[in-house]
Amino acid sequence: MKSDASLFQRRRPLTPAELDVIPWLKLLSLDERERAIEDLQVTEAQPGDYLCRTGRPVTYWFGAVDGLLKMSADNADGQTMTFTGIPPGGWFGEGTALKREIYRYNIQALRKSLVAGLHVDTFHWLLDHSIGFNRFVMNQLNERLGQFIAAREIDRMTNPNIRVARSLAALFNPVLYPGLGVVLRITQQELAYLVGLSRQRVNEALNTLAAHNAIRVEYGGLRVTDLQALRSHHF
DNA sequence: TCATTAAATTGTT
DNA sequence: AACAATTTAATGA
Repeated sequence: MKSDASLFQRRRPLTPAELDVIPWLKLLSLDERERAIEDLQVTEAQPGDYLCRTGRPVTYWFGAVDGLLKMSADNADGQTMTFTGIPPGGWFGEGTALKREIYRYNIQALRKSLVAGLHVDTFHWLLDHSIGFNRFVMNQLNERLGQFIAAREIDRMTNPNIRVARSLAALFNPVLYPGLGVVLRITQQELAYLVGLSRQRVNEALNTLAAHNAIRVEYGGLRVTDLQALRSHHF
């Protein structure tokens, strides 16, 4: 298993197309953006790779550029509890980066992913200089809080249909992940890992959701047609 | 560009 | 968990 240190050994600057996926860059002034881009690095994560683990000190603020990541924590029983998935445009670790603490959760790549990293020092520099950046981080923290509360409920749900529905709603959260459109490219296998169900059951649940016109199932992904229904509807 | 083949993903038992 | 059907991606003429 790779450490986050070795993961960032083969890193490189970002291409313009990759920079376009980073939502908070648009909120910065020219000189702030220049400094951020200069520090930004990307690296490729293979399925199963850990970007960070509980107990590790924070060196980078991470964001998904391409692929799909999973945020989870191990509870006392040794059981893994998944909080949320992180699609392209999603950033995480700001809570720990703020306090320069150690990670309280694991971030793992579900499929081959491109991960961008901003050094904590630059992260703090942006906090000290950019109002727009502060607004982004504040919004992010607020959304994350709501997500963690929701995750507790989702994990206790017995009905797989609702479980899948709520998890999808979390993935599509437009505030946390502004870079994402209405189409989510995620295989049913990946979704199964994310939600903690078998692929068969996820497949069944997705078809139920599709029957209620909340989503449309497509090859290699799905399209959300009614996000509100996913959040509230009882299937 | 099109046809053929391989790989990935879905649907079903 | 295994299988068949379907869709996409890759290859080469």
